[in-house]
Order: sequence, then structure tokens, then C-alpha cells
Amino acid sequence: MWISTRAQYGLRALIEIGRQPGEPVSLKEVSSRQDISLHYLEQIVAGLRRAGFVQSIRGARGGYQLARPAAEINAYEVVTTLEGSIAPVQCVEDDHTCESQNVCGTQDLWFRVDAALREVLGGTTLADLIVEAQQQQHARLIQLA
Amino acid sequence: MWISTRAQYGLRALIEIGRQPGEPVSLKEVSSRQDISLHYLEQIVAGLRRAGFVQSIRGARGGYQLARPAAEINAYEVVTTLEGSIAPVQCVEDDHTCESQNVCGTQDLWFRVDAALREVLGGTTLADLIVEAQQQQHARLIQLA
DNA sequence: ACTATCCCGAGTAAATAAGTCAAGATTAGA
DNA sequence: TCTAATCTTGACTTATTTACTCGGGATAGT
Repeated sequence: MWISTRAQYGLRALIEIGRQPGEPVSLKEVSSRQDISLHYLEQIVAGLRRAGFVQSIRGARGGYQLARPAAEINAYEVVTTLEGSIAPVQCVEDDHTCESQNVCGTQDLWFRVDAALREVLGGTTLADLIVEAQQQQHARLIQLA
Repeated sequence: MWISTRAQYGLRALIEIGRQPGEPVSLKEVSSRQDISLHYLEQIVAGLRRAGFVQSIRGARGGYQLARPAAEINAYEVVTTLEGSIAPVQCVEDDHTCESQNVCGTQDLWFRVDAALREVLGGTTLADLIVEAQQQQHARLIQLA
């Protein structure tokens, strides 16, 4: 497991926040619905606010709202915001400035891994994830009935 | 950077070992050609030997040889041997046994990430990497001339 | 005023990464 | 037989990161 809980929880928090457009969603609500420590969520969502994904509304009945449309937020930028680079190896992170003169033989492999990650994560929007969460929850309710 | 140096060095060691079929390659040689600590390499290659990728020949003029054809060793199995699971998140690692009843909305995303990794790494053989290393080294020699 | 909420910075316990170090076993070749 | 090269094993170390907890302060609706 190499995606940190910060990034995972951050994505899940955005799903909860993006699910109720117009009205602010409190972290207490996110915390209980997604079962994540409130204090930890505060740290994570603060990062998302600083990066411009959400807006905060302070005081009683406050909470968070998306600052951009869910369809214009992709998973890659959310993950890298909270986690920094997710390049598989250093030479990809440093972008081609390889100390071993690129003769190690594995460089191209790691770049292809990186490209695949960007494609999957970059090609998935928050809107996609919200739809999926709704469907999953719906299916679960039917299952319980 | 989330692929450990163990896995990276292990792949590079296999390239050096696989490059000279028939004759044993010493870790001292691998160490100097790939600029990796000898002691650390010992640990890593011991893991590759236990997993059946290489055979050791002890004593003076000994070293390591591939135990299987380079075309039948892929990068995914080498990496996971040295590193354990490279699943992006826990619920993928545990394969569907998700404590939040799969309603978090992100499960499918992580499974798609995992599938992409398996495809890229599983589809690259040691033989491919050896060819690439040869070509890179050749290009480097021309560049220096 | 009261309470719900966001906001901020410090601290911490456990795990992991990336090695180092020391000593021993095995074998080729002089 | 001796020696040097090599593999083999296991303990140890050091620094960093992760995943939180904790305490208190600022802001705003009722």
C-alpha cells in the first residue's frame, strides 16, 4: 500500500462534500459517514482548501463546499496535492536527471509506469467518483432490504 | 518514490546477471557497474535466489546466473518478490474485503490503478530490459566518441 | 452568551527504508 | 594445502515518514 491514507481520505472527503452541492458539509458529518478521525480530517481538508479544491464557511452551520465543479477535479491532482509526487522512482520524479547516465536499463519501464498512473488517475474525475459512490450506496440499501 | 531501492536494484542486478549468459557474474561486478553497495546487493540477490530467479555458484570465480530464461521473468514478479504487494491501497491488497462495505466510492479507482500496474510491469520481461540496457549503453558510447 | 464549526501548531508512537557491520562457509586456482 | 574470492547469514543502526492525537484559539449563526 503506497497511496497514503491522507490521499485516500482526502478523496473520500471530497466525494462527501461534492455530493451535496450548494450546502456546506461539516467535517463532523464527513467524519461519521466515512469513519475517519475528525482531527485528522481537519489537517487533510486544510490542504485541499489551500490548494483551491474547496471553500470553507466558518462558524456554526458552516462547513466545506467545492470551489470548482466536480467534473473539473481529477483524482491525480487531488492525490498529488495531498501526497506530493507519486512517481514510482527518483529519476522519474526528477524528470530525466539520472545520475547513472540512463544506462541502468530500467528508466523506460518506470516512465511507462508513471504514464499509466497519470492516465488512470488523471482520467477519473470527482464527478465520476460521486456517481460511483451513489450507486454503491444504492445497491447496498437494496441488499439490506 | 514508492518503488523501494531494493526492487530497483534487484531489477538492475538481474539485468547485469542476465546479460552474460553461461558465465557466473559476481556481485562485486554488479556492484561496480551499477554503483550499488555490495553488502546491500548481497541481501537483495539472496532474496532473488530464494525465489528461484538466480542460481549461485560459490567460491572463487563464482557468482550468479539466471535460473530461468530472461524472457520468462517479468518485472512484476521481481518487484513483488523483493517488495511484497505493490497494491495502491489496503482494500486492493486484501482483495475486496473492505471494512466500509465498498460504499466509499473509490474502490473501483484503486482496482483500475492496480490493473494498470500489473499490465505495465507484468508485460515487461527481463529480456526486454536487457535489450534496452544494451542499446542505452551503445548509444552512450557513440555519444562519448 | 452559547455553541458549532473551522483553524493552527506541536507532539508522538510505530513502522519502514536503506543501508552498515561482523563473522562464517565454500570453492577455484597457485 | 593455502589463499583469495565469493557467497551466506543475521544483527544492528540511523533517519524519515506515517498516521495520527492533543490542546487551544478564531469565527459566526441562534
